[in-house]
Amino acid sequence: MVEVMGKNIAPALARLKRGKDDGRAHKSLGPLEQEIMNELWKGGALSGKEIFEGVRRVRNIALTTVLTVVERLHKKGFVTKSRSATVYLFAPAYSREEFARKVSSEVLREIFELSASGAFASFVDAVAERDPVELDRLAKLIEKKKKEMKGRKAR
Amino acid sequence: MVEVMGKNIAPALARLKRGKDDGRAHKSLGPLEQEIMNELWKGGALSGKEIFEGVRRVRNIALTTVLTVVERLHKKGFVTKSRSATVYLFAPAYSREEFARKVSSEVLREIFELSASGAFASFVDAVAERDPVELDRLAKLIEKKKKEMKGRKAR
DNA sequence: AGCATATTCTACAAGACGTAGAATATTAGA
DNA sequence: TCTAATATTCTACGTCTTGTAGAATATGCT
Repeated sequence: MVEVMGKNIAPALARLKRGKDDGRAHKSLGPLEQEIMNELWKGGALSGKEIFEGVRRVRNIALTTVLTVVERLHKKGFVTKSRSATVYLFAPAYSREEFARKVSSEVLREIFELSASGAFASFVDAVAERDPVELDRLAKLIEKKKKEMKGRKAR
Repeated sequence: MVEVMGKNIAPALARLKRGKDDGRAHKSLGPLEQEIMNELWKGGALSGKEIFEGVRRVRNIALTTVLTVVERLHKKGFVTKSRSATVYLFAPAYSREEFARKVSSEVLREIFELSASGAFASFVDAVAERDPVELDRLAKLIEKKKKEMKGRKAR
């Protein structure tokens, strides 16, 4: 075992080698983090207390808990923090859509690597299950992308 | 704060309320777990030692580490464990494709909920980036699914 | 100065993963 | 059968992430 002064540093080493990103690119948020993001996407720029009040409507929670998590979200770069006259205001750093794109692009890359065909099937299923009409939207999106790619190739 | 005999049980409670699934449906595996699954998908039914040898080719690691993780994978239901004459044999409980479908269906549901349009865009981008030809395969899959859905509706 | 409100600090619990030695069980050979 | 080698399980730690929140501190206003 790799030891330094009696301490097992193998885990840290492994993490370092993997480049600190941990190999996984989850980035997906926990439930509370998600709730808070939702508040922000609903409300725009909110004070910590306002976020707290929003979340509290749904679940019993302490103000400081919310503040802590908002702060973490800020440190992770998902939430901006700015001073107003008297309090700090927090706002989403990305729109819902942007965020979804960010998160999914990482996750999808992972899944594709595993098995593209499996991912495709799953995706189409999930879409259809949600709302069959969406299949059309998706099909159109693909057409558009195909043209886009052709254009690029020709250039 | 919710306290019982001086102990803070709020976290556990919250987890319980969320139904132990943690709200998130990660299920996605860590790097070592992933490597091990890959060995198994490559090799079929392998003994612990064989898995170990495969993984060791890539990274320095102890036998017991591999065994521990394989065991965990087994407990999670991703790996089967059966006795041969002298040793236990481990094998993937799901094919790569099945596994990819399982993982992605959960992840996708999550992402869709966040923003379907964002997810769509991201998906199509990811596919195109990987291999533009795949766009056709995907388009075909959608067509097939649409027909399938129509059939169901008419019935 | 002093109170109220806002913000930060500090800490803990639990779970997931990686890590691996110690202990135990099992098997094959002397 | 006894024993050395091999296989398997047990136990345990470190670190990170997330939820949780009280304590401490800072800040604004009267």
